[in-house]
Amino acid sequence: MIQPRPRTIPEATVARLAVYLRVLTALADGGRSTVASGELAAAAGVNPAGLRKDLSHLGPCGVRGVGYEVRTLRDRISRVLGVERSRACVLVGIGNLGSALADYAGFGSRGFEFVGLFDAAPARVGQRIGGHTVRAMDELEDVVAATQASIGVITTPAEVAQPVCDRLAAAGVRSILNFAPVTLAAPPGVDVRKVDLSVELQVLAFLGQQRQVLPVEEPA
Amino acid sequence: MIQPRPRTIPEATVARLAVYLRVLTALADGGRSTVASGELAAAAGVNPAGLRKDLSHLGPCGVRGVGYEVRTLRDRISRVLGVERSRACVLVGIGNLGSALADYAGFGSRGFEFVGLFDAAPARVGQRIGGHTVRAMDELEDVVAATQASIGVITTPAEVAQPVCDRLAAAGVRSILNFAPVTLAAPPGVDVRKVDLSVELQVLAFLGQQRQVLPVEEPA
DNA sequence: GCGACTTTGTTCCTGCGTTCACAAGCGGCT
DNA sequence: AGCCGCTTGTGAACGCAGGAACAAAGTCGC
Repeated sequence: MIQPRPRTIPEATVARLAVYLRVLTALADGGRSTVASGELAAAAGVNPAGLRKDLSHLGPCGVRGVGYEVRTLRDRISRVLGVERSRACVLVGIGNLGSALADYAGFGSRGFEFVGLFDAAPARVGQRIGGHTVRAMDELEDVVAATQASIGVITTPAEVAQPVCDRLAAAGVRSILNFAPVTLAAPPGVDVRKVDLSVELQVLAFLGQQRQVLPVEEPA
Repeated sequence: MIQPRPRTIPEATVARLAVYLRVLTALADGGRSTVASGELAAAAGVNPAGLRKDLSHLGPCGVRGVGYEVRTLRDRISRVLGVERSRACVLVGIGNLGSALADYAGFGSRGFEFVGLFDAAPARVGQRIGGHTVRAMDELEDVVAATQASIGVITTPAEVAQPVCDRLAAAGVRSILNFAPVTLAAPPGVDVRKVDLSVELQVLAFLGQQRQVLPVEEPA
């Protein structure tokens, strides 16, 4: 009875909860009131039993024989994921990818707000992208301190990603999303999550090539 | 002796092999001749034992007491991942993200070549991005057939991602990388891999929030 | 030539994630 | 009111990935 709901939610489950949240939001906007695990799982592309187990980490939130109430479940997941309050993010490296992220509407609607865009190239400083003005790197520490930004996104070239990471961590950023194709080292207490687009493509290519060798994987 | 090297390589291992390949390429460019598993693992951010296990899927390729020959290992991984021959890719949806990907130099150096950029907006058709010209959606099937493109990348809005996926699959594309925030359904024989930037940010935010509740996780 | 050191490749084991299957509970119908 | 069908939530088993420890093997120094 000390911890009826253990605080630890598996990372894989958290990732899927974010997907469920998007589907539920779409259902709610469509006027849907309840949904069963089977339908929700199909829309999210997962196994129904796994979905129920994921949701069980939030405590009982469904009605047997009926399903889940769409808006209630949506709000519950929002609260657990912490989407309720907006989170301040800074973005370093306003190249093509950085500009795309700064201008991506999907972040704002999920509680992420960019409070600072930074680039080392003087030519880029002053440009307006996605409603914000690109600032010089000098201002990085001040903006992080003033806005209490807890999340940093790195879209710089690989060569400067590590020093940028160091500066972000030193300035007080606790979570970093890295798009540069290097493995970053961060001090303890700072989470680094990496997204490597080339790796995704290479895995995809390998699976396709492998499937070409083993024509079909479903006998009988 | 039927299969001294079982054809199946775990997907997680494939993803790491791509990372090793990048590190090895950098080492080779730096003139390095051999490298030990410990150093390579540190550069890739993984456990040395795990790295050796990953490499064991390729058969013995190191020298005990010395380490791995950089160029030999690089070439071996390249061959396994199929980076040797260039792969034709088409990209649908030339918005901010699509433009960034089309212009990203990291793909070309890893054996991926965009042979067609497509967008539904007439205003975008004809623009030149990353050395290619944006084409109208009408030409999609013809280009896929002519270039034998096996990989498709979707960076369209969520609403049109599914029909685009259907058209790509029907045209003969076997592997699809989806950046739209929806779960795509594809016919059997077509692999779909999803990259959801919002989900990455939400997982990062949740981990940060969770760490705030449980201050430290390392006693003693 | 021989011993000792270094590093690989493998094996065992632990823990996690996923899936299947079933009991419990709730609404609707008669 | 009682029964039936539907759906949730959970317990158990399976498979897989990750980590540590150990034996084999090759090189360097003497």
